[in-house]
Amino acid sequence: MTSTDTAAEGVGGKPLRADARRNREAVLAAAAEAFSLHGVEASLEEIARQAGVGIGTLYRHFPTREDLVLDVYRREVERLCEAAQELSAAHPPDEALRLWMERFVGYAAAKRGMVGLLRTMMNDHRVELMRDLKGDIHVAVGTLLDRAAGAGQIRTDVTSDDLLRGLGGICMANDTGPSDTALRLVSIVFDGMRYGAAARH
Amino acid sequence: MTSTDTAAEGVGGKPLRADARRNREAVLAAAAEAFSLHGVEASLEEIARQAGVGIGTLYRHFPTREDLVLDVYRREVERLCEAAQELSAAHPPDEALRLWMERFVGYAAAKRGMVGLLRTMMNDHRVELMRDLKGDIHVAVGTLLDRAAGAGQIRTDVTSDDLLRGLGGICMANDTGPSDTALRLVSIVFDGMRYGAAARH
DNA sequence: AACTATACGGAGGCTGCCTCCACTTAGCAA
DNA sequence: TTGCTAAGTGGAGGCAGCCTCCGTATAGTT
Repeated sequence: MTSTDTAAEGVGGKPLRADARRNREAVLAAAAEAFSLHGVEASLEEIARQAGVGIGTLYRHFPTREDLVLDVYRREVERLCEAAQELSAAHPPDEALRLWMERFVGYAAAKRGMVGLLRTMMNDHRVELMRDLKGDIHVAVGTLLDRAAGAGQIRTDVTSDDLLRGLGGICMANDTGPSDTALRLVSIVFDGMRYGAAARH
Repeated sequence: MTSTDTAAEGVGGKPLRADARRNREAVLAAAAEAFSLHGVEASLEEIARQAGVGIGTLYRHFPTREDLVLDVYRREVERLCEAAQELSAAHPPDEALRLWMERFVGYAAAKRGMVGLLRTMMNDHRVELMRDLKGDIHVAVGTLLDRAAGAGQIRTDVTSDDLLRGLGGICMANDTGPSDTALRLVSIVFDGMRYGAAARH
């Protein structure tokens, strides 16, 4: 009941009417562009205007701004999860982890607003609405961490939550700044995890 | 000329009229409370109301929201800078650095909005307006880093900008979340810096 | 007491958020 | 095809916040 308006696409619930699906797609496209241009605070009325629908329609499909942001970036997050698997298959554990961290940061740097999403994912009070997405990325990160920890390459007390918060923080701090700093911060965090594996104090 | 309206207190420019100073103080007090309660996005009109002044007066003293935020937190940042000196005098370099990092994070956690300030300080386009503040904290952090690097306790290629971005990121990621994660992240970053000192790859 | 630079404050114009409901239409059944 | 109706639309309207402008008030001076 909580997710009737949000989750109905072609998947679980009742299939959307043709025009509804068209409008939803148009809004998502307009939102993706607006968020890239102006960040997640872009005007919803402007998005509706760009999409050629009424503001009411936008709200029908996405009751809150967060719902909209979430759907816009869902695909992008899924792609990050896939990347984790691919890297894990193609590289030794520690390298896979590091590469993924760098990709995450680089990716988020290109997409203003990703950051806000992450924050939402970490802290939010409305967790039910996005447990899938949250779960997916935690599984992906957890796998990377487990493999590296299992190989004795990083310390064992780092959770996927830690890492995501850390990466999220790096991205936030550099959202509009120079991106080489982000890479150096990644390197520091990564070394910090390695340090714990070799010698604890 | 750029800072006439902002910086005029009792310091450089022409002294404020008595009523003006009173009002400015009232606005600052109301803003400090509002920012703590509702974050930096608190309503300016509400702040003016709480301060017992008109909205016009608020805008006369603080032409933009950022000006207000900046003045509210200036003292707090200055206190952090002082802490850096005290810690540096009372502890060995690496310990001083770590303690300061932890204090920074804990402090920011208590003050929602500090984070927004930091972001501003790092990225802003209006740098002139706050060069002093920015300079102060960079000097403080730089000193901590230099001493620890000079003692061979951390890697030498970390700049004060890196560290501030890193800490800012940690704070942002944890602005509303559990605070023990922030401490663990600090520990990771700190170890990352130490790792660089011991063995570079 | 008179004067004036300085400061006050809030009305008003604007934009964005969100709700509500009278109208339209896709999809179906006869 | 034709109707029917559940599903969907869209924008007016109420509200709140942002910021500007300018007529009014007063601190400090002469």
